[in-house]
Amino acid sequence: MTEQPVINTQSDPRLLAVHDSMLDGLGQLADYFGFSKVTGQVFGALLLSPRPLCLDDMVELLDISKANASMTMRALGNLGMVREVWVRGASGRRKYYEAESNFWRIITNVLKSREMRDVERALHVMDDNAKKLNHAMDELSEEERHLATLYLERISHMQGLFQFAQLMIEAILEQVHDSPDEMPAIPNWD
Amino acid sequence: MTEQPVINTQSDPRLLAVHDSMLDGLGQLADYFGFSKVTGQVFGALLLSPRPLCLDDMVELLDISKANASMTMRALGNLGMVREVWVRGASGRRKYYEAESNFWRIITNVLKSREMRDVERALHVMDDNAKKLNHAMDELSEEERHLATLYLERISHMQGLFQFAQLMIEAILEQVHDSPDEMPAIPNWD
DNA sequence: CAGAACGTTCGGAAAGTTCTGAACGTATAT
DNA sequence: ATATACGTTCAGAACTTTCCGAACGTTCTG
Repeated sequence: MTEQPVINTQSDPRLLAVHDSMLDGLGQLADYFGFSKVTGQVFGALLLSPRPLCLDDMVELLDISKANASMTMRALGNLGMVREVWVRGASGRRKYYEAESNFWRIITNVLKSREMRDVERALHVMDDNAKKLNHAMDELSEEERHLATLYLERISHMQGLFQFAQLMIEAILEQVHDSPDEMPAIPNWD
Repeated sequence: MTEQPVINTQSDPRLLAVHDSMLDGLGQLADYFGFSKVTGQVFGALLLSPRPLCLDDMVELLDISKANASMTMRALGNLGMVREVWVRGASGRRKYYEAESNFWRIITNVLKSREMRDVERALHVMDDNAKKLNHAMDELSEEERHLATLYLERISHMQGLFQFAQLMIEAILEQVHDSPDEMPAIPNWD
């Protein structure tokens, strides 16, 4: 079967330049957010493609191995950043993907699955340690009791920070949740 | 000169456990945020220390090389997460550090110097590319014009996302700025 | 049923990051 | 002045992450 053109070395160099610039930017961004660079590039390729892409498309487009493409797609899938789509006429079991176009859903997924969990874990650790300190307090020497008190102070200080972070994340999630299809409103904190 | 005790193998094992657990948690957190693990550990050590620490203290406390300690301190200094303090009686040019205890200032620094800049750079790239596309539009073939139009659509869609991120960061900064010494209020987005 | 078409997994290669020990420079103390 | 104490820099060691090619298993096609 014949395939629609995506973009290739025959395309207008200006289009190509924009295409590559976007993929590069998304690559750096992904890197910055703790994903691999190709993760961002693949997402970009899907985003700028007029049709769904299969693994071999990405191999050709980004000059990566099929193994890499496969692993990356799974990662993106788990993040809810791409979806598998069915393409009519596409033979057999070839999988085609497109970028999840609802960015707000992506934000929700990522914030929920990553940032939220980490903040919660941190809070749990601090809570745990504070409990342990309070428990041990009576049995400590004078000097150690001073140290323990200092720890409690600093830990509780830090807990404030993380509770704040938690509130921020929750607020953003709520905000995004309320306007799932368009640009959320400007926040007003008062 | 004699030094105040910080914490060591002679200390109560429960104190030691809490100390190490906190450092471990901060290490992971730092890692997650794109800093090295020791960056977080060093900050933790300062945070839980009853007195300012010098490089050699950290070498002993964290079992790292002095070179590593030196580099890490500079990094933390640039982030505004530690400050150099003068210690009376401390010989000559030995440098002592303590953790910046105003976490809200730290947030401000990090958000401003990192997240903000990246979001702005991303927006700039997209803006740039959109301009290029509009410029080239007339001279493209029919088919390429379709592609360019698709690009413009998707890019503008993505710009919405980043503008949102920018607004969030600004809102958080403002929020923190208004309450520099305590827990900021719970946000209300309506 | 044989062969091609695909996606996935795995061991190890390549690239990138973090850490160290040694050399160095400069300030302090004797 | 000389020696010591201290922080910094640098080349490469150690470790981590990312990536690839090859082998494999499964589904389709003829």
